Amino acid sequence: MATHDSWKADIGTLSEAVALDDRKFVVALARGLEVLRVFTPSEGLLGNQEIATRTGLPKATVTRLTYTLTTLGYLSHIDRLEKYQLAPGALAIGYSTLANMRIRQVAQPHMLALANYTGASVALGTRDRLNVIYIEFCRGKSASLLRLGMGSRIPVATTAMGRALLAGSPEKDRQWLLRNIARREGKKWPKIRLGVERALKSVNNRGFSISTGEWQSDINAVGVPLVPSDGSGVFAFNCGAPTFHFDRARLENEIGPRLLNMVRNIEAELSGR
Amino acid sequence: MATHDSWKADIGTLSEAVALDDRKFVVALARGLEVLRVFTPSEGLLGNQEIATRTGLPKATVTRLTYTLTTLGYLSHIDRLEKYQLAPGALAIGYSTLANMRIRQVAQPHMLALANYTGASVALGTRDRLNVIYIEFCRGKSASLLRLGMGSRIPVATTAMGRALLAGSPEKDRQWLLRNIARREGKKWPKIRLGVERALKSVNNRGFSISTGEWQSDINAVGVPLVPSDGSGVFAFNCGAPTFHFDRARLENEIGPRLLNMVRNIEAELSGR
DNA sequence: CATCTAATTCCGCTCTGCGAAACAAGATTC
DNA sequence: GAATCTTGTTTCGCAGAGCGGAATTAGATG
Repeated sequence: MATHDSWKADIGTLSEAVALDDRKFVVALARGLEVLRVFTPSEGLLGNQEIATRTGLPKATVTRLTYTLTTLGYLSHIDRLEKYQLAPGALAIGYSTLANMRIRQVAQPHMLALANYTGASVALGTRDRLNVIYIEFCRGKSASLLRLGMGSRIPVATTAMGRALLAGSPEKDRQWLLRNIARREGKKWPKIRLGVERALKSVNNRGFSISTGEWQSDINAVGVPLVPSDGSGVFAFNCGAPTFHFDRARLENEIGPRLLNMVRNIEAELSGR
Repeated sequence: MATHDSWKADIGTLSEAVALDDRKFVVALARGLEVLRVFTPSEGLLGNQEIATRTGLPKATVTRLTYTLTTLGYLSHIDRLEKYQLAPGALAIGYSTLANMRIRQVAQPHMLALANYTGASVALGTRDRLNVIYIEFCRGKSASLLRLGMGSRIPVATTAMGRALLAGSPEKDRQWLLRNIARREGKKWPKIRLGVERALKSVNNRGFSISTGEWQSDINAVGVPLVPSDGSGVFAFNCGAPTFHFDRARLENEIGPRLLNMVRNIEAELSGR
C-alpha cells in the first residue's frame, strides 16, 4: 500500500479502526473526499500544492482529483488567484443532510421556548470526527458576545454539549474519541480528562453535564444527550450564557433540570406518534 | 466504457459539456459523490438496492461505495431498516462552504434592513446544477405561508431569483441551463421560455427580474443578480411576498429599484476595502 | 536571462476497482 | 417446509483506471 495514509488517523465514525487493506474500500473516493475536507471554515482558498501537502497526496493525483471535483461542481476555480474554493454542489449535500434530521423540526419550538424563558442560547448538535457541529440554534436575548450559530464547530472535551455527546455515545466510540483527543491535546490532556470524567458522572447521576468556563472562559453551560430510538444518531443539547448570567448554582438547580426536562419532552414526541 | 453514465446528463457546472473519456477524470470519485446526491431532502433513507437503481450502478459497486462512505462518516446505516442516511460528515463540508462565502456576511445586514422596511422576505441564493439554493434568508413580517429558509431549493426558470441568476451567468452556462431545463419541462417549455426571455430583458433594462405568481401562484417577487469581481461565483437576491402585499406596480416602481439599490451597495462594499 | 514556484502533462506499470455470478439471509406464499 | 421473492454481501479473474516519478509548461521574481 502507498505511504499516503495520514487520514487513517482521523476517521472516527465507525466503532473501531477499520482494516484499511479492505478489498471493499474504494481508496480513490476516500481521497477525493479528503480533498474536500481540507477546506475548512478558516481555510477556504487552496491551490493544488497546498492541497497536496495537507493531504499528503502526490501533486499529480491532486490535480486529477481537483479536476474531477471541479467538473462535478464541488469545487470552483478562482482563476485570478489560481486557487480552488468549495462550490454549491458541496452545499447541496449538506442541506439534504440537514433536511432529513427530523429531530430538528421536533426540537425547534422547544428550544425556542427555553431560549426565551431563560434568556440564554439553546443549541442542538451532533458529532463529526473530533468536532461537535451545531445543527440548530436559538439565540437568547443575552447572546451578546457569542459568535455562534448553525454550523459552528466546538470542541468535544471542554464543552457541555461535547461532554453530553460523549456520554450518549456507545462505549467504543467514546473510547476512540478520548484516545484521539488525548493524543491531540498532549500536555493539556490530564486536566481536560478530569473535566470529562466529572461530566460523564454528572450525566449519569443528574442527567446533564456542565462546563463552567472551560472552553470560553466567560461562558457557562449545561448539556444533555439525546439518542433517538430509531438509531439515527447521537445528539445533544446545550443551554449557555455568559458567566454573570448563569452562576454555577443556577446552572445546577434550575437550568440543568429544565434542559433535561425539555429533552425528555422532545424524546417523547420523537418516539410517540 | 460502461453503460452507467446517467450522471453525464446532469453535470452543469463547467461552461461546456466535458470530454468524459478524459484521462484526468476519476470515475470512482464521481460515482461515490453521485451516491451521496441521490439522497435528497425528500428521499432521506435509501437501501443499497434503491441507490443502485437510482444511480444506474451495479449492486456490487454500490455496496463498495456505501461501505466506503459509511466508513468515512458521510453515510450512516440504520440497522433496523437496512437503509442508509446522510451523516454529519456530509454536513461539515456544506458548512465549510457556507462559512467561506464572504458575500453572506456582507449582505446580511442589508437584507435584514430591506426585509424590515418592506415587510417582505429577502433571500440570497446561488445555483447548483438545475436548482437555485438559498444561502441566506431574512424572513419578513408577512412571511406567512412561505415555507422557505436557508437551504431551500427553488426552480431556475420560473422564479425571480432564478431568472436573475440566469441573467448573471456567462453565456455558455446560460445556454447549457436553458437547454437542460427545456428538455426537462417538455410541453411546458414554450410558455416558460417566454417568461425567461422577458425577465432577461428586464434585467438588462431595469436591473431586476420579476416573477408574478409564475412559480407559486400567490407569491410575487423581484430578483437582482450579483457577480462579485473576485470571480467567486454568481449570486442573486430576491425580495418576495404574497400577491396581495406586492402588486405588480409596487414591484416595478418601488421594490425592484430598492432591491437593486441594495445590491449596488453590497457590491461596493464587497469590492471596496 | 536565470531561477524560483506551482500546475499540468506524459507514460509505463501495477494493483485497484469492476461487475457478473454465486451465495446468504429474511420474508412471503402456497 | 419447500419454493420463491427480495435485498445485501462475497468471490474472483480480468481490464484498464488510477497512480506517481519525472519532464514540461507557465508565471512570477530578482
